[in-house]
This record gives sequence, structure tokens and C-alpha cells, in this order.
Amino acid sequence: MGEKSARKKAFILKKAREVFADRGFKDVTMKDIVEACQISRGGLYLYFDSTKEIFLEVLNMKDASESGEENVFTKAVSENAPSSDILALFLQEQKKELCNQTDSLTMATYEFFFANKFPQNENPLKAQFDAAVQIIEKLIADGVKTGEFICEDPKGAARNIMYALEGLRVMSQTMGITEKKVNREILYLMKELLKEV
Amino acid sequence: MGEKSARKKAFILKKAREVFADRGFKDVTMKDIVEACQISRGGLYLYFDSTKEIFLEVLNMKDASESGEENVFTKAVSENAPSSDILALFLQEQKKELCNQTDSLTMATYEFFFANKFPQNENPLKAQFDAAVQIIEKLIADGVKTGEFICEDPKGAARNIMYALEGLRVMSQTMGITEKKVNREILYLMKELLKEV
Amino acid sequence: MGEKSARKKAFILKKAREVFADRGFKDVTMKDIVEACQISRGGLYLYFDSTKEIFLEVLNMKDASESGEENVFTKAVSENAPSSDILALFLQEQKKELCNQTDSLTMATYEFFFANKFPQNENPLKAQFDAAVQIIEKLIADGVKTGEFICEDPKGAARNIMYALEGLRVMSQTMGITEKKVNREILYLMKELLKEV
Amino acid sequence: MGEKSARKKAFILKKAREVFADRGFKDVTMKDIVEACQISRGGLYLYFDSTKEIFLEVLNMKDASESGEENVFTKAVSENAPSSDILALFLQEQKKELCNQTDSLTMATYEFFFANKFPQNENPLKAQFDAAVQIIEKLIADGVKTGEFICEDPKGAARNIMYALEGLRVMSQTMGITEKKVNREILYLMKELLKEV
DNA sequence: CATGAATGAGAGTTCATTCAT
DNA sequence: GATGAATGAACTCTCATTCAT
Repeated sequence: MGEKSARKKAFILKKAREVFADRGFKDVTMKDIVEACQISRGGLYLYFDSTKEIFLEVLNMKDASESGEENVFTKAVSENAPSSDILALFLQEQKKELCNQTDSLTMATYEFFFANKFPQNENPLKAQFDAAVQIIEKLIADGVKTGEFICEDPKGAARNIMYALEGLRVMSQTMGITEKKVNREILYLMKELLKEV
Repeated sequence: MGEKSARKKAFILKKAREVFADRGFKDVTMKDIVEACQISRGGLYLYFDSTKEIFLEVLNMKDASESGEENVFTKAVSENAPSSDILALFLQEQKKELCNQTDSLTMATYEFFFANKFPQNENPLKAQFDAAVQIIEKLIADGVKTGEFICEDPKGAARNIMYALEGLRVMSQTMGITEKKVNREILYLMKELLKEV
Repeated sequence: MGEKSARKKAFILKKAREVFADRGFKDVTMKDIVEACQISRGGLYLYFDSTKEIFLEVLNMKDASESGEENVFTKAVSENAPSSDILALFLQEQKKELCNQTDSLTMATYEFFFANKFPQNENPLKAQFDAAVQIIEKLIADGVKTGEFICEDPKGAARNIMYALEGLRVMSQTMGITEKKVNREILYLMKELLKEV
Repeated sequence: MGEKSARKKAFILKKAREVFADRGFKDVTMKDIVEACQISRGGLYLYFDSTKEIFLEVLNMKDASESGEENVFTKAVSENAPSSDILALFLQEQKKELCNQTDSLTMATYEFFFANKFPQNENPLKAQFDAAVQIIEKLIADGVKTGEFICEDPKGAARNIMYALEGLRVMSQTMGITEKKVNREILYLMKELLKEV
């Protein structure tokens, strides 16, 4: 596949992403993607065999773009900002994603992983989750050292934060959580770590 | 609707529940339910017009059966057991439901509410969630009074518990969370409340 | 499936037979049969799942109708006509079938059994062939007893007749054998048995 | 067409032959041949417009290669071996071809001529058949002269041999005739000619 | 000559939904 | 009420064929 083909593939993935963000995973048909791309039915099959295959590549694409892009969070980390600031930034990032309904793959991702079970050790969601827990644990432990945080069980706290965020995420899709409520919970999570004795 | 009809309707809902528990919401067709019930295609339409309608009634049925049934949790509440015991029982109930993959409507419920948005004030999930938060808040507040718990923000803590449980629930469906991990998180939630100064 | 359905099934098979006789096996699609029957696409699938399934039933149907019908051949057998007459009648029947191009399943049958290999012991074609060999062998043996035929190896002669007929049959489809040539070969086969020493 | 093109065309035909031998005629698509040759889709169309065209050239190629090659049969003929030996050799050659399922175009040929009717005077199969009949007739007549064979109707006998071989050939494809059965029939054909009075 | 991306027609198949009985 | 045959829309997937490069 030449350079031109690679560009077309990227184009299809971009359009497909929009479709998935809009309609979730299960409702999306090859025909939908064909129409979003304004290409022929057979044309799509030159690049992908199924919506499943497309979705997996969309997920990878997303990861790539996120890690490539310099966001405030990674910048703060590289600049050795205070742990509490970095954690606050991380939670802000999460909030943005949570509240952005139109452009998010959240629903599609859940639908996809409901329908397609992966063994734990190859499950991309789990890998992402575990990585995030480790980062947060490190932040909390650092913060404890500098006296910013008080926490006896940084790993437990990190997990709790991630579970709660996951809960917020799914609830934002199923019950339409408002930004105010997300703020409130994020505040709660921070407060717990800052709690004076 | 005569008594006979009501019985048939209940029968359909029971069978449909099994189908939804088995396959989620989106994959279930009217045909699937017809086959599970071993009735005629037209026959099903006498009672229900769509899988959506059936699922909503299955959800109501579920609520009814749960509130009707005397479980250890409601029993403990009525017997004025210590708040910490009641909360522990509540969390145990949640754990059971979380770990029971085969018989649970969790996945179907998520799929359903992804696809069918309800305004917040009529959203059955939200109503359930809010009710649970209130109960937990009350328990924590009581526990604080009796000195069982230490907590400055019972409402916040209650919400955090529910968000974390929601996170566990969705993750158990998408990443296959083990019982051990559920236990660990539940323990964490309890410990936070019991934390000595 | 009630009586009415049985009638419709028979109707579909009858129409399908015409299609197969007209176009062979491989070129026939479910759509072709749908159109020949003037029913809906889905309607056909209520009765049959594939052209293969339909064709097998068409073959069975054919056998049934043939054995049911009182033809001159079976009549002669039951009336204890001379063996040479009966054999001649049998060959006349074969000739009729050979020369009837428009209405015959010959081509479709070959195409079908090229594409669908059956184990020898379940192969319908083989069963038919073996049965025919036995009948002819018996006729020849009887004819030898009555002095009508001269033949040292009735089984071998019977097989030779059937192989030659099979050759004629396939050649009539691929090279367009004329009736005259079929006659000539049939005459040859008879002459061999009548050959004076 | 330059020499290079001629070589490429021959290469395509060689590969196509393998494909036809493997899968018959009807199931073979232009795509299959493209893939077998590992050339581009458009590239194939530079040389051939359809599988039909390709198959016809494969058939011609086959004839060419066979007549070119010095086989035991043609050798025996040129050496004036006894007619009975030559006929026996011819039948052995036929047997080899009959029993060789993997490498043979038999099925493809039948499928092709079922689907593509040629007027008798241009039908390649018929030409081949008639040529073979003539050769066998000559052999038998010669054998009769030398006293090797007894036969009143050499032409009829030659035709019968060819029809029976055709019958064996098609049956080997549709019912899986064993080598033993082919041997038995060939023996029968020879015996008929050697029959003592 | 040669490539291979692109198109679009067409086959298979499944179901929601209707309706005569 | 209840049945299940029937319809037709929608989706998946495959290829023959073309054409810009």
C-alpha cells in the first residue's frame, strides 16, 4: 500500500471516528462508513474487513494522537510541577473528556468491549487503566513525600480515583451527568488527599 | 387485559429477561424473544411493539421483584443493626451482583441506556442511583453519630462509593474484573470511613 | 408446516425444477428461483436455505414421480414380456430422456455432483446406477436362459450398457448428439447381445 | 506480440490450468487467476477478457502439449506393434487420465461445455472424439485382419469403446469410481474384441 | 506494458412488521 | 386472542471491469 493509500486509510479512519463518536459501535454499519467517506461499497473493503477492525484501528489512532500531542498534563510532568498541580491537571483533562459528549468515543468503546471480550492480558482498556493507576499512585506518593498529600494507601487511592472516574464516565453516557456534578466529584477526590488530620 | 393475558405477559417478560441477560440489549431481536417464548411472531406483537418496550418492562419487573423480596440488607435496616454492618451488607450485595455475570442485566442495561436517552428527571437509572446515594448518606451520617465512622462529608462519601461501584460494574463487563479486585476496592471504601485520626 | 405450506413447497420445487432444467445448477441463484416463483426474497428462505438444498429435493421429487408413474417399461416387466422386449423398452426410455434437452435435469445433476461430493455409500447417483445395472443384468440373464440373448458375462454387459448410456448422456449435453446417433448406439448394444455365433 | 508477451501469456495459461484443474470452470474467477499468477488485475485483462477465453486457450495448449509429447502410445503406433497391444496401451493411457483426479481438466471441461454450447462442426470435444473413434476403428480393423480380434462392426465397436470411456470419465467425477472398476470395464472392452467363437 | 485503486452491480441472508385466517 | 406465512428493506461481501498513473 503506497503513500496515497495510507492517506486514504487515514481519511477513512477519521471519518469512521466521527461516525462512531456519533452513533456508538453496534449501530454502525459498513454502509454508514461508506457513506460518511463518500466512497464505494467495495472501496471500503479494500482497506477494512469489518467495523470491528475499523474500530480497533480508530482506538489505536486515538492513542497515538494523544501521546503525540503535547498537552498541559504531560508538559506539567516534564516541568516537575508540584504533584498536587499535576494531579489536578490530570483530573481536569479527564473532566474535559467526560463532558465532551459529541466528540467522544466513550459510548462506542463500551459497546465494543461489551461485544468483544479480550483476554485480560491483551485487553487494551485494562492496559490503559493499569497505566493510569500507576501514574496516579506515583503522583500521590510523591505528594505525600513533599507533604502536599496525606494518604496511607496511595495505590488504593489511585485505584479509587480511577474507578470513580470510570463510574462518572459511564454515568455521563447513561444518565447525562452535568459538568457541575463532575466538578463536585473531582473536588471530593482531591479533598480526600488534602484532608488535614 | 384478563388474568390469562397478564400471566402470558409475565411469562414473556421472564423469558425476555433471560435473553437480555444472555446477550445484552442491542443484539436481541423480536425473533429471539419469540423463539425463547416459543410463541408466534404475531403473538408477541399483541403484547409488545419493540425490544425497547420489553426491556423497559423487564427493568420495572426487576425492581419490583427486588423490593418485594426480603433480603439480608433490608432486614438489617429494619432491625436497626449498626450502620457499619448495614453498609458492609449493602456492599456485599453489590459485590454479588457485580460478580454474577451470567444472570445479570448489567450489560443490557448499559447498552439500552446508551441507545435510549431519557431526560434526567425521568431516567430510571438516575432515580435508582440517587435513591442509593441517599440511603448510603443516611447510613454514614448515622455511623458518624454513633462514632462508628469518621467522615466530614457524608453526601460526598456516599456519592464516591456509588461512582466507584459504577466504575467496578462497567469494568467487570469490559475488562473482566476478578472477585479479588472487587473485594479490595470494597475494603478500601470501608477503610476510608473507619480511618482513625 | 400445514397442508397449504406443503402445497407451496411443492410449487417452489416445481418452478425450481424448471429453472434448473433451463440453466443447470451452478448458475441458478436464490434470486432466480424467487423470480420464477414470483414470491418475495424472504419467502423462499421460509422453505429452503440454499440452492443445494432445493436441488436435492428436486432430485428426490423426480425419483418419486418416476417410480409413481406407470410407464411402459414397468408395465412390460409386470406383464412378463420377453426379456429382449423389456430391455428394448428400457433403452427407448433412456433415449427419450437423452434427447429431451429442454426438460432434463441432466446438466444440472452433473454440475451439482461435480461441486458436491458425496461419500460413495450415500451417493444418490451411484445408488441409481447400481440399481439399473442389477435390473439389466437380470434381464440379460433371463434372456440368455430363454435363448433370446447370447452373453457369457451378463454383469459385465450390463455395466457396459450403463457406462455407454452415461457416455451418451454427457455427450448429448456437451456435443449435442443427434437422435440418430443415440439410435445407432442403442442398436449396437442390442446387437451385441443378439449376436449369433 | 513480442516474445516477452508470449512468454507471459504462456505463464498465465500454465497457472490458469492449475486453477481450473483444482476448481473446475464455473467457480474460477478472474481474481483467482490473477492471484495464482501474482500479477495485477489490470495486467490479466491485457491478455484475456474472460475465464471463458482463458479456458479455451488452456484446452488448446493441452492438445498441443499432448500431441507434442512422445508417449508410449504414439511410439507403439509408429513402431507397428500388434493392434491389440496398441489398443491396450491406448486404454491404459485413458485409465491413467481417468484416475488422476488432481491434475485433470475433466471436470472443468464438462462444466465449460455445459455452459458454452458450440455448433457441432466447431466443437473441439467432438473433433477429439471423432478422431479417437477413427483411430480405434482402424486398430480394430487391422486387428481383425491379423486375426487378433473378432469383430463384425469395427466402427460400432470403436464408438462403443469411446462412449463407455466417456461414461467412466464422468462417473469418476460424480461418483468417485475406483481404479478397480475402471480396470474391470477396460478388461471387458478388450475381451469383447478377443471373444472366441 | 503494467499496476492496483476504485466502482457498482448483484448475490446471500436476516428480521421487523403486517394480515388473512 | 393467536398463528405463522409473507413481504420488503437493509446489510454484508465479492468481483468483473475500468482507468489514471
